[in-house]
Amino acid sequence: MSEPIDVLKALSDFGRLRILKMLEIKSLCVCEITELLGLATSTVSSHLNVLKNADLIQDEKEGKWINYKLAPAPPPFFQEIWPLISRHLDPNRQILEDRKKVGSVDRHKICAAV
Amino acid sequence: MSEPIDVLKALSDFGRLRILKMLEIKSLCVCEITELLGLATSTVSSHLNVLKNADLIQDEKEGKWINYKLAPAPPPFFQEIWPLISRHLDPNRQILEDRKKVGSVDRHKICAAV
DNA sequence: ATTACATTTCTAAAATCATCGAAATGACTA
DNA sequence: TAGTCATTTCGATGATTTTAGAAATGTAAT
Repeated sequence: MSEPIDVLKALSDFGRLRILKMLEIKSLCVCEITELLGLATSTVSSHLNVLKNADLIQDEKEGKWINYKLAPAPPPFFQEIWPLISRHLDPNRQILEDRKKVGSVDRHKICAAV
Repeated sequence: MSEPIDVLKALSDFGRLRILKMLEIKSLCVCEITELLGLATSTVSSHLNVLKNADLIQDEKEGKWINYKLAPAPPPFFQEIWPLISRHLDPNRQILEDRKKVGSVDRHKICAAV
């Protein structure tokens, strides 16, 4: 079970905060998150692994894709602090931009787009 | 002014969390914190600098010593999340041990003790 | 003023972390 | 069964961070 310090470490990277904020809006597959974040797929996979090990997110298979979503029952510590953190992230320019894009992202268009 | 991510980064090291929890009890000089943490003086000084740059603590000269204490007016983001974090740290073994020791620490005995 | 001592700064090492590309894995589909 | 494609794992690199010792700084007391 994750200690507060583990959760705080998971939250100490802005890319991971962006992921959590995206997942607040809707579940996303790895290639969608990759596209939105502008990082390599393997990097995103690594970040997702950190968040998953801290019990903050969950994965769920859907055909060819693996959808990630916020954990329905994250550690109590996270449950308490996340709403506050989330609210303070809202005005951030990057977060606002992410939010705008995440609504219209379509995995069929961006994945395997060569 | 410090962004949420800066505060979260400052809070992502357990030694720094220990320092903040100690300062909740009382102001301490660097050599006292050094003794309690069991790290090199220069390392502690570096951690204190991180906390100070995030506007979480303040220093105050007192004769030969420099006392550190929690900032009276830290960033609003920190003001909101710290009470929750603090409470979740309370049961931690190391934090409990620190608390026990911090009450009886005496700078005249531990500093320059050769 | 010289000494003593708390603290910071400097320098360097070791460790951790973010990142990427390539290879491996796993699942659907034709 | 082959092939396609999403994802993860592997291996490597550069950046950042934690750490410590030595030198520098600043202050107080003798």
